[in-house]
Amino acid sequence: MDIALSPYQNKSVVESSSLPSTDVKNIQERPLVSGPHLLNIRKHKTHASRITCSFVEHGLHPKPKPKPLKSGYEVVKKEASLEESRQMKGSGSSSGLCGQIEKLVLCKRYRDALEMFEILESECQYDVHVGKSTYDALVDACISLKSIRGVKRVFGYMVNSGFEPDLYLRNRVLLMHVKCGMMIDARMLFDEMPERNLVSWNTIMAGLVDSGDYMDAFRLFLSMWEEQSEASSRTFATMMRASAGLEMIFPGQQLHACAIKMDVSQDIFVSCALIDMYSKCGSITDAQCVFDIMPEKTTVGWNTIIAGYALHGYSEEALDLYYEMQDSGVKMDHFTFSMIVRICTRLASLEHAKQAHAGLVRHGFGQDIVANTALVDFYSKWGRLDDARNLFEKMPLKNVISWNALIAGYGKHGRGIEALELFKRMIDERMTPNHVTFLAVLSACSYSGLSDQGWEIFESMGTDFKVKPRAMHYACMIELLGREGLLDEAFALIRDAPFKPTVNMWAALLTACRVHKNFELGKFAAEKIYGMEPEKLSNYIVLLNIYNSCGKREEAASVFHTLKKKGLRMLPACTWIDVKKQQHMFISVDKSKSDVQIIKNLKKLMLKIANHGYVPKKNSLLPDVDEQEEQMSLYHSEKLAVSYGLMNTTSSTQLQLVQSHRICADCHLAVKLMTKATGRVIVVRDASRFHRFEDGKCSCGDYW
DNA sequence: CTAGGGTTAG
Repeated sequence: MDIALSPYQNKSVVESSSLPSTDVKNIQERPLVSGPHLLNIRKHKTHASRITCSFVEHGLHPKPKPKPLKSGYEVVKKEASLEESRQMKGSGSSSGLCGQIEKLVLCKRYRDALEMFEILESECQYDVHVGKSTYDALVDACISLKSIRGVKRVFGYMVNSGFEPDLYLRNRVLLMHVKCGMMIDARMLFDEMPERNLVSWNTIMAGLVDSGDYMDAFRLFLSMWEEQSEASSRTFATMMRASAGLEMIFPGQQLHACAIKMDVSQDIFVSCALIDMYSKCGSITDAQCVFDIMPEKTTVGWNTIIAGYALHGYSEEALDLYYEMQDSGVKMDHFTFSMIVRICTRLASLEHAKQAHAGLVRHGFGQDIVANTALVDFYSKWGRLDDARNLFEKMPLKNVISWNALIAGYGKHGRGIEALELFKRMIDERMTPNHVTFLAVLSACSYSGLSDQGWEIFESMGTDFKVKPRAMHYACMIELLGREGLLDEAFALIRDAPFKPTVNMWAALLTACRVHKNFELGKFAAEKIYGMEPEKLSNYIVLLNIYNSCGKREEAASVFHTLKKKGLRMLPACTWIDVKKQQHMFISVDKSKSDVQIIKNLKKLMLKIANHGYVPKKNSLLPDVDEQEEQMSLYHSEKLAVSYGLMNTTSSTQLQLVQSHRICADCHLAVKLMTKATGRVIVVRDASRFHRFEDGKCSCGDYW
């Protein structure tokens, strides 16, 4: 394949919005507010520097793979002589059995079909002649059931009875292995095929992509290209997924160019794969281009572009597209609703989420496990644990992810006992926990101060559950120790970890140092983090503040200098809140432009909480934000947002805030007391965790 | 002649 020009000019990714200069703005046109600094949006890697030339130079040489690895498959084929098996045409009932199997498959009774096949297999030692149409049906049965056992038996029978499948059936058998995830066997089958066509290639490549072996898929694609220079729209759809999986835009662009040359780029599947590839490779503008020129915008097309925007953190745009999709009259499916719920989770938008929930039920996807899990996640993240629980209990099917979402919800909101109870119930119901489950359980223990239980589980996870503790689990345990002020022990855990400590682990230690005011160790941790993530703005700020706090002027100056040199600029802290289905954004700068009403209301609130014992809190000695903000903390975006929210909602409404930065100590105290004074519930998602404020208390236990 | 492809949740 030649190096081709990019089919589109490689425009820069949608620019992040410049923030409006007024403090308060009712956002009619939704700005690009949810940038990557907000929630833990997956950050796409820039491979641009590494990808400069053609496939071959990237080690993607077409390499024929030799070696059958496993016995049983290279085998016997020839041993059972053909004539022998042919003449045993099996006593009349055989054709009856085969016919029945085919009929069962037609009625989608795959289990029964396989059972009947096993009867046939066990009763007559490969005597019965099983024909092509029966094998064809059995392939369907195995694929639908993903039955590895079935695949082995069906294929075994074929080999042992000496049946010689034609190309069509070989492709089907190959597919059967691929779909059941038996890639080693599939690869062997493919390598040993006496003859192959495009279908064979496409099948094996799709299998490799499914199992994440993107490089192998590319190698195969290249050997195919060399061998017969052939490809179809299906090939491109598959290989586009490989590029997406590798997050490498360059091969994707070349494939796109090829697809255009071969006039298949407008194919509906290729278009969708292209949209997905471009967005996963970091170019949402290219994805949008492909979407715009799609001849027919299908449900999947819409879903894919919406997912693309959401992936980049452009949640508002994604939501807008969803409403456009609604207007366009295209059918929405369970993919659509699942994504929208997830987007609402990031936007903290209860109203939109409720609508999506309703739409889900109305459109008949009320049973869908993915969408329901997304809803459980939504409700539990935003502190509506009863809603989450009810929905969860009504789900006809639950998987690990559903359990994890609910457990994490209880944990995040400081209800560790219930989280542990759920975990126990999960085990009782024979659901196998995975590493995410333990993350949820351990952080629940940490948040609720259940340190004994936490340790017990941490130690049992490797032995009893065969889940090896990862860095994040260590980070949880460091936080657990940190809460108790056991800084040396926390540090020891980092030092003795069986792998290289990660940023998260150091960050947990740093938090502990900040809360317990241990500068020396804090400085050490901050320097480590700074060294590991030199591009991240917040790390400079933290380090700067630490140096200032312990009087290390020179070091502080040097950090400041680097900061300037790199041209990193501080963004103003902002908070978003949903009021009456509208998103509002507040920024902590420029008090002169603040809305008078909001400030007046805020001052009233501050007086009110003074009666509840509010004393302005100096931000801790190692704050995240610049010192100069200290006297301005009345105008912090979170206070403005709360004030606005309280003014404009009824007294039973729960407020939900999202903010770009970690909540400051003064705001934390103020909001706590405001919930006491007003009887409201306020949930804040800050840069590091959730805070559920109710009746003068916060679920974080004043540790964050 | 038949077969192979695209998008969701923690």
